[in-house]
Amino acid sequence: MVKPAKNAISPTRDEDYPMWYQEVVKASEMAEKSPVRGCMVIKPWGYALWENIVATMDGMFKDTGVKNAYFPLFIPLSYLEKEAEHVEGFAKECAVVTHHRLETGDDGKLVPAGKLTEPLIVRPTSETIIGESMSRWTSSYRDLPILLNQWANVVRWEMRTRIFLRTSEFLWQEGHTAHASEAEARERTMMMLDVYTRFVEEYLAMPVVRGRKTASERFPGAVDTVCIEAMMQDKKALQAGTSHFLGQNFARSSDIRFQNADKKEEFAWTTSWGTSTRMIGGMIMTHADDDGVIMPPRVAPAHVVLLPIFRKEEDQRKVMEYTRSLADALGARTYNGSRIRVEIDDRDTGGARAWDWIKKGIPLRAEIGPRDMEKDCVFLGRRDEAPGKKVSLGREDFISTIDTILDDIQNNLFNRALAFKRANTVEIDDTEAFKTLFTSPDENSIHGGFAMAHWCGSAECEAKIKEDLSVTIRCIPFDSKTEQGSCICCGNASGRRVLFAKAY
RNA sequence: CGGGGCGUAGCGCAGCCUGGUAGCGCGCCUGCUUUGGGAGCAGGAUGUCGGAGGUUCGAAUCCUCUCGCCCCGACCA
Repeated sequence: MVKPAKNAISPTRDEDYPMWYQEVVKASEMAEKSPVRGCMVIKPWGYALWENIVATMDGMFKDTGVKNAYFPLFIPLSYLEKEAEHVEGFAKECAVVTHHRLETGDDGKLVPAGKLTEPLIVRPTSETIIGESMSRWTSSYRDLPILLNQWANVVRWEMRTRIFLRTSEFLWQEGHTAHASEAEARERTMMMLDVYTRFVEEYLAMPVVRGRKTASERFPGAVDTVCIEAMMQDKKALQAGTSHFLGQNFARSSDIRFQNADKKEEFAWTTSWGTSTRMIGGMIMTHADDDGVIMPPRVAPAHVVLLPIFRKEEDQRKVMEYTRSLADALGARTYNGSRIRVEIDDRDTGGARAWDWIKKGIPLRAEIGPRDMEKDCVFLGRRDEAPGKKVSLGREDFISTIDTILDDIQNNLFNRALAFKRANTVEIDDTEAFKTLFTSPDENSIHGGFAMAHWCGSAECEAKIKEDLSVTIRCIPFDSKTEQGSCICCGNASGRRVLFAKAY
């Protein structure tokens, strides 16, 4: 009757974490690999999640005065060349369009023809092409600030891809702003990091560390990069969003100038900031368990699935009627500002049906059978609890408290993740202990964590640690207290701890 | 781009060493019986054995070349 396998996902996290992740994604039906190298197909269940993410973040951006626009997918090669560090950062991973036509060759195969005079690159990010527009739109300080965002796809030809975490093409938003003063641009950089923090913590239920990147980890061409870093269940760090203060670097290269109130000409101060479908990978690796994905209720494609159960033919109609009426009642309720999203699954597949929804990570499963109907109850299971744990709940109670239950799940997920992050964040002063933490006892075992350790500030020490242990400085946390210590690498004086971790 | 592994049905795999009609499990389709946590029985469909060339009477199997994928590294706002 019952399969011996305890968990829906094999291998488990402990057995093989990378493989577990791939299986979780597959079993959830969120996305799959496409025939195109390094690219993914986002399936309806995954795309609905993305749409919820987009809708929420988009509203948050607009609340800060940002407006949406759209710029071309193709960028003239010469644009990328304008900013020296920027070219260097992206040149190695660009898809390049060199032709605009196909012809049939002698062997009957299609061959590119019609060579472009100037190659086009597929945007890896849009600073340069948006900068071109901004330079034309800006002549007076009265034209500033310009506060833009675009939802788009970008392409970065990565050597090694992982679904959602790093794909050659991915969906994201990129915000680009131009300001008349440095202070205002810096303020915007932090403001957008605050938006990211709020979204990721309050919606994706992922606790983050906020901080500043070191020079070597900065966005190519940026003066300052700030970020949020989350801890995955294998204790590695995942950058969940970045916000860049670009100084006047891109304004110079794109010629974004304006005349100030004193009739003097100045270069504008710009920012850019982005989050991507990578957040979905982070969400999965933060909450999913050995039974599959767990969707935080606030972003879940559906909040609850109703599973009608009927033994006899004559029960079917009654149960289905009861189920539909319950669905209507639930759908009229709201949670966190949107209607309760209800699915009814009346497939006749026995227990497999419930497991499908567990693997998809739906927050609530409500079974409705003749026995429940008699008591006017549902048999309710929560995704943040064990699959077998279910409670009988009166229909009216269920309808009136579903928002509270969903909130409870949302909070529970965040608190669990926070506890995990705290349990695996350590202050380390001893070099040997630092090495031990980041050295795997055997090939595949989960190890490491967030190490708060002193760093002298030299790029040499940073590079040496990366070389020796594959550990990088994820950020210099804003909340790390100033204290005297000695560099974990060279022993020289340091005034502050930084966050070291292995990273995705 | 380096190291390792793998390409056989939708998915997961066996068969290869030792050449001889293409297999298994899951899924899928049909029917019946079932149904409160991954249902049972019976029947059925699905393959350029990644591709090209070679050896051979005969190649999934041996040889050569090639393409692709995965994992680990390197790289990676």
